Amino acid sequence: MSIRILLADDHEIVRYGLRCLIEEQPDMEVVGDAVNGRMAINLTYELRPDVVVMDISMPDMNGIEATRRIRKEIPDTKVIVLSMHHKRQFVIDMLKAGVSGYILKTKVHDDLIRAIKAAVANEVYLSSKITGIMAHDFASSMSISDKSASAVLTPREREVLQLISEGKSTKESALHLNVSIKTIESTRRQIMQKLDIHNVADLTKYAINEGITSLDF
Amino acid sequence: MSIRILLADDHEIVRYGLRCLIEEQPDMEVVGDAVNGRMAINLTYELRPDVVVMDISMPDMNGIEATRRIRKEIPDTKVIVLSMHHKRQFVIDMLKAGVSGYILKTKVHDDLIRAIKAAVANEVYLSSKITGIMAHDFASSMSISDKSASAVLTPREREVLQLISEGKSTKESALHLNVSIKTIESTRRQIMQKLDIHNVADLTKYAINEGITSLDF
DNA sequence: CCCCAAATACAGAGATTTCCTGATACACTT
DNA sequence: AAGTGTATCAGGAAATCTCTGTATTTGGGG
Repeated sequence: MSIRILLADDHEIVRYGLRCLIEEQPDMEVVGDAVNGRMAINLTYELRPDVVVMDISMPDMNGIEATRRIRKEIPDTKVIVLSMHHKRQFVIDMLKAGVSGYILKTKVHDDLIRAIKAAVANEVYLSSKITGIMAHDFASSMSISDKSASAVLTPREREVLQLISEGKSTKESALHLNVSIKTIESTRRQIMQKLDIHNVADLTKYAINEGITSLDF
Repeated sequence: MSIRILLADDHEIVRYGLRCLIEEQPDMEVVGDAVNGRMAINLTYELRPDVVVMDISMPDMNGIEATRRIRKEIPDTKVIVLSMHHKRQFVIDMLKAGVSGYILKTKVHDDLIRAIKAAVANEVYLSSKITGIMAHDFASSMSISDKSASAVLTPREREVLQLISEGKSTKESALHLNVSIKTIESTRRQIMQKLDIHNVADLTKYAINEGITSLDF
């Protein structure tokens, strides 16, 4: 039986490339495409793939949050992360979220198939570049300073923070999440209180530093 | 004779996807790969492709600068831009640099082949999403170059943008510059209009990209 | 099993900001 | 002298933010 794979990336061309790459393998098949984290979660529920190949930076809901939920709610499905960042905090967040692999976009060809095979075998695969970067961190201590958003903010708060830092207004965010404006307001208020930040500009910088949003707009 | 194409993108998986897509066409062939703008220029000199498919954001030298130089120095080679941005100013900059096509990464499949064919026929192809965004600019009887020239911020506007992107409120900014709140309001509106940005989050990202503020807070 | 703390969702009301149309003064160009 | 762009400010309506509370749910400890 072949390995069933779901792709999640907002760039169609990346999904296309991944699909080409994977379908060269006789024992693997792509069963679905998602363009953001929310869609990835829904399709994972629906299709129950063996592996999700997930981009980190996506609009609406990013890959970190989506990975967290998938690993929690559908633990049979493994997640492999596709990223262009090799920042330490990113990798740590993803490992905490329970990913089975971390691959850099600049070096997919060599790593993807191996990572998928490792994932279904319950192993963790990291790009060689990543392991080098992480090495001394593991040596020093396994628990890293937990003042990152993943530690302080709740999942819902991170979700709202991403929307805010992507330029969504309160109203747009409320519509997007199907809750009232008042709810978004109090969630944002909660975020600001927790972080001791009291304006959107600094909130955006925080989100960028935490990898919750990107510098693109 | 087949159309000879050079790919320029720092993500291997994107190049792979583009290559798959293009090689489905009988009359097109990929003659080379570049991982940044500088390499794209060198390979264009060496290989003399008919078309370069160029990503905008690449390390070392970005796609905008590389496009400018290729169009100037090797005008026989057409350039098609691959971007995830759909901001007006971005598109205008690229059109001024002489691109033959502007395609969004979220929608490559439908557009790429058509754009390549348009390029070799000396036509310009824009993603439908792009044309929609550009439409009202053309309708408002303002020429592109006029808008583009006015997009440069005045010193005062940059000063106000800095304050905003540093988290100052309208009132604080007014106090800081010893002017009325109304003045800050209209200056900010002027900034937002020029940049086609309509929220503080994206304004902050712009300011960071422009070096007007830092990521610290 | 119950209770508590945290997370999530929502409301009212006043303060603040945004959004729109104008308007004035000044410098610089043509 | 006329035109253009910059910088300044006003008024008023609409939207948002801020603050104070409250209800419901959920996930552990005791």
